[in-house]
Amino acid sequence: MAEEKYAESKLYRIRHSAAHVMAQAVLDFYPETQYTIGPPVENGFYYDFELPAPITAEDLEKIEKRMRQIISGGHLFEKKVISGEAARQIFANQPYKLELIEGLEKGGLDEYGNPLDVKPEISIYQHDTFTDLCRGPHVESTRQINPSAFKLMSIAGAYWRGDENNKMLTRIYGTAWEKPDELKQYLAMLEEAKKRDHRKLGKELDIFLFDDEVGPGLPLWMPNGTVIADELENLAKEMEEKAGYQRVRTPHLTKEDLFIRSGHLPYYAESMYPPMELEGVKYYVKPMNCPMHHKIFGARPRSYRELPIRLAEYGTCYRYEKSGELFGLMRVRSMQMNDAHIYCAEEQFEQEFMGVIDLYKKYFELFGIEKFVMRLSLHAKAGLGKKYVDNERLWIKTEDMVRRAMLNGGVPFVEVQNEAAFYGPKIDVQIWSAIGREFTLATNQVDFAVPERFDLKFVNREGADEIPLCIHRAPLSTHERMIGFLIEHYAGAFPVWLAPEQVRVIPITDGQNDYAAKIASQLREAGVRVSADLGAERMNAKIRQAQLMKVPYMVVLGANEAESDVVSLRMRDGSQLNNISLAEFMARVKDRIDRRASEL
RNA sequence: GCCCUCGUAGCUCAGUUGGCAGAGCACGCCCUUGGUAAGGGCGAGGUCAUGGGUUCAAGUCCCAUCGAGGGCUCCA
Repeated sequence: MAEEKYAESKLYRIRHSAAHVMAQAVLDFYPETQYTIGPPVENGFYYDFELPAPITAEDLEKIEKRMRQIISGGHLFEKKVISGEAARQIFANQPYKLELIEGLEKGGLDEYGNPLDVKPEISIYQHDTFTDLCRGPHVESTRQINPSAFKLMSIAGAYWRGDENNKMLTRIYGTAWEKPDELKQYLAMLEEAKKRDHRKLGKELDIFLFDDEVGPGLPLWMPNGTVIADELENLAKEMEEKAGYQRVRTPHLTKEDLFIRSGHLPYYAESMYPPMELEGVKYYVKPMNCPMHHKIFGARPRSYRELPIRLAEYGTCYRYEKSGELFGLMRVRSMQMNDAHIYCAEEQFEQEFMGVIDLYKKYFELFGIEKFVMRLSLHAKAGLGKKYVDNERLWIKTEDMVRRAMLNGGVPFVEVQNEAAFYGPKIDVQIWSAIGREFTLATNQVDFAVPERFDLKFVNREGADEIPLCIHRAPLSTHERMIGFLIEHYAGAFPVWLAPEQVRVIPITDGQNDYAAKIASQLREAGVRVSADLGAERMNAKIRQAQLMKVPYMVVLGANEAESDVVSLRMRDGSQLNNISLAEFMARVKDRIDRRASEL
């Protein structure tokens, strides 16, 4: 919807036109270049080229400069609708364009190779010396691109048509705006985003660590990060207990047989660490917990009376993500999942599925997460038997069930093809990292492959065997991705209940060290995470340190406080509350913790 | 995995055309006893990611490996 609007906007035309101007500039410098596609995207545009030689960041400046020259020429963008034959002649030495023309002519494929509903006309856009196969739209003249409101941002590799079996092209990203101020604002926003990047804050706040000798994608949790993970785990246990879950524990390793039965080895093998072999038996570290939970469900005959059965575990899983896919805490190779599997009868499905959605909503409200999209991830016919379990009837049936449940529950969602799990459709909750990369945070999945593979069943009211449905869910994602996200969401300033250090006691002179130690130990007794800064620094420096570590409460103690047995409070936001009793302060802290409140 | 870029002290970064490895912060010791975001002095800290190569001489140039970053592909 919003996309349609963008495609009709002036900004879209400016960016699209800037892409053409950039392509012209690149061709001016490197005439042998083969050019492919160059669409507008969020915040800008890109163009993919096959260049005769790699280019560098300095080349971008050169290209930018040339672009400004072209812009100042005031060249008009002229559209012509032409025949396929004419197009082939114009682009005779541009193989990628020829492939695009063929797609347009034959199947009616768009520039990404996806089928189009209607066979499109073939059009070209021309300005100055540059002609591109293009459906538009563009601005009328190059002069409508503000030469001070665009910037070439980066060089990247990109596969032709997004297929890793194809050739790697060189992509140049640019950003373009109507006015120079908007560009300035956008660049400033990027700088701000970098400051809240969880990789930077994670280091500064001593939350986690990657060590070369441990390995890529294998985070070490520092004491501060462990506090956060533990608090999330407490939250999950509390909420899941209320929602009727039972906790289980399962090993990290399993024999090959289990993953053959589960279908992971046929469908998921490339994301699994290779097996270790002992006494002729292969063992795998688990990429998911489900097969073991299925075993627990299947451990004895089940009656409809005990359904739904909800088995929960913060399970540790290992997935071999390709090296280039790793991304701080957001994409790692070892992870602890807020996992659970719900086994239910078909008529219980909607209630159970929506129960999970309710859980999400509660969590998101608690964290104040507002920018997210629920995505119904569907299978793709072409992937059946390869990426997806080969049973189209059940795919369509379960996709309908999920769609209906969401519609009945009045929960907004979007539908996307070819994003399902191999065993069924799912609702993914999509979020964005500080630098704008999209991730699936939480997920709620249907599994219809379970019954076939694990022979799971329960005895129904009529005394007959019936196959349960299984819901896989992880509302709190994995510790890694959740904490990575929360670091950015809070910009490191965690609410009191999550803050690794909740209170720092700061004596004004070392004459108050004893009093400070006493106050700290009383707070600690009361279950508050507190430290006392008894070092030789001046109070100002100590406050600065505490501020930088984003400690929610600083208790500042001078001679006055010690004498009248009170405390003075400085909060992370800079506000103060002086000369209150320790009891009053403690009540405040305990209240924030107990309510998991966001305010200080 | 692929394309491009980058690896200098715990952290952030300087380091000229190849010519004796530097700063600030953090750390240790000393002085300072200061009322809400950095008081001062001294000191310690480096196989310049790792391994090869070119050169009289390599942090600097070349190759490989490992790791990180921006993308692509893939995903919680």
